[in-house]
Amino acid sequence: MAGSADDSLYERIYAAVHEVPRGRVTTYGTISELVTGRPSAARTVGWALAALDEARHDEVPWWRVINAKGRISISGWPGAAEEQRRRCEVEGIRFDERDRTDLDAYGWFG
DNA sequence: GCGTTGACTATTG
DNA sequence: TCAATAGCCAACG
Repeated sequence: MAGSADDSLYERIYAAVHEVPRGRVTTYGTISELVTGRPSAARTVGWALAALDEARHDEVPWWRVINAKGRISISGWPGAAEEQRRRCEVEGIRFDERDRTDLDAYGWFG
């Protein structure tokens, strides 16, 4: 139903991220394409996740969203990158010596 | 309505 | 592989 706040770009992004299964990771471009229909709006996805509230941080699996290089690229909250890596490891995601994940193995595509 | 900023991506060297 | 540059989209003042 149109007119609801759930139709906001924010909610759409949060819903798309919530669709990512546990133990899997996705890229900003994938979420962008699922929400806006354009992989070029990946920056908008990162901006939306940066606007996540404390409550959303515990509800939306933002830690499963990484860049296309399979690497964490966070600059919103100090220590977020470290926390994201820790949460991913808890779900079974392994990071190499370069803090990179294998999108070919953990990558998720809608 | 314009310019700036940002948790991006692809290309080039 | 890393660094720098260009392109892209949405929100903010």
